[in-house]
Amino acid sequence: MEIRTPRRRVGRAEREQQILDAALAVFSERGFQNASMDVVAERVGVTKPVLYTHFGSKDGLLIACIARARAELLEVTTAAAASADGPEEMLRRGTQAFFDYLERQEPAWTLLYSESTVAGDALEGIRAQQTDFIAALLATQAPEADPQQLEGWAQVIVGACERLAIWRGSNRSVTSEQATGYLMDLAWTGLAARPKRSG
Amino acid sequence: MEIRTPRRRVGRAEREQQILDAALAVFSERGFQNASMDVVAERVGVTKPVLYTHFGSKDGLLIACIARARAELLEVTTAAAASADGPEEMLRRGTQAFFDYLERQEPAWTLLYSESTVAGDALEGIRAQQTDFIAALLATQAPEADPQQLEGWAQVIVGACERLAIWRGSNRSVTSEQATGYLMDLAWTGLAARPKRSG
DNA sequence: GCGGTAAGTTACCACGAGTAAGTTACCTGC
DNA sequence: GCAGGTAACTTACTCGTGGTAACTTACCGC
Repeated sequence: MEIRTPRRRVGRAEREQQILDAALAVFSERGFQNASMDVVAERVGVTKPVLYTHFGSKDGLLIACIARARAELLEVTTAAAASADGPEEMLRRGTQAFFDYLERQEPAWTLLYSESTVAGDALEGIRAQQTDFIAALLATQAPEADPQQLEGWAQVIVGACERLAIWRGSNRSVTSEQATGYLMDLAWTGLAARPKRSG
Repeated sequence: MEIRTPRRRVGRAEREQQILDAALAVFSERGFQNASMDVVAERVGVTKPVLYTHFGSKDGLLIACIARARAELLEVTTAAAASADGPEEMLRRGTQAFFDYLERQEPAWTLLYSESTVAGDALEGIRAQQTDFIAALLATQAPEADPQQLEGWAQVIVGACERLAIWRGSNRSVTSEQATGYLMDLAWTGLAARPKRSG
């Protein structure tokens, strides 16, 4: 007594959007590694090979999800920066737009940035170690700052160092002294202290 | 005519170090995902279940690899900072020690930081987008800076923003305005501009 | 030599990524 | 309104790899 709904066929573009929506949801909920293609397919209401004809591989599907958001992010931040007239205000508004965009687009971005791989989780422990240490160090320079502010600054420094380290990995001409210098230029000196030509 | 080397048995602690060494090498070479437990086992000269009796799971093995390096990193950076007397010099020497340590410990850390997951690779594209944009923005504030310096600063800002975004994900009381403020405090104002109580 | 135990092996299962080959809904021309 | 072509879709598989149960053997103390 099986009632089989007559298979509904759907155009290529429409199906792709359905799949991307489902993939984003499933990947966010369970993490990319723990999510199976069958589950994504089931949520769309099709079978697995459909996903492969559209996106080639599981990796391809994730990349497509990210690509869809990438253009948006750039647009949002550049638009915000363009609405200001000086560099300080451009940096501030661009940064603000970045955080606001991520907030609106949850949980898509929490998936991407928290990157729940094992290495990522383990690294998180190292980061905590480093931020604690740096926050304590900063407290001696800015005793009036409240704890959240100190931790925020420490996060800035740890994130900056990590990124500089990766950058150096693919850019061997940058010495460790230079990397340290770039960090100090911003964190310690600040860009405002730079003489501006057209000021 | 099979000459079978009589199986050599080895103490637990010694075997663990052998496995960690092999795992670190294999994971670095092929990436964690693409490395199979069988390959690690083969390099040690044992079979797979041995790895499981020692480390429980593939994830556990990676975590153990990272844990071994983590203590070292903290020790190295704290020692460097302790050798200085003022906050500026502490921050500088600690940062420098961090970069130097990563350099010495290649390729263990390139594995961890470059994290060759698909999402990581895709995110790299977004980061490039953002650093290009920010470097161009900074060029208006510091026209005398050379391109590498501009890119270094942009890397600092992108890394800082990314980390702040993740931090906010697990710390919902931090508003996007506050996060923006912390970034601006360091990148623009600089810590040096802060009045220091015990100056 | 003679057990006992820890170190190690063989042989397997489960599950998920990816695919080959077959099926069916929809469209187009007559 | 009916052939028949094609793109959408499914069934039914393979293969690789993480993980495990059950068995075997080297080494140590006596």
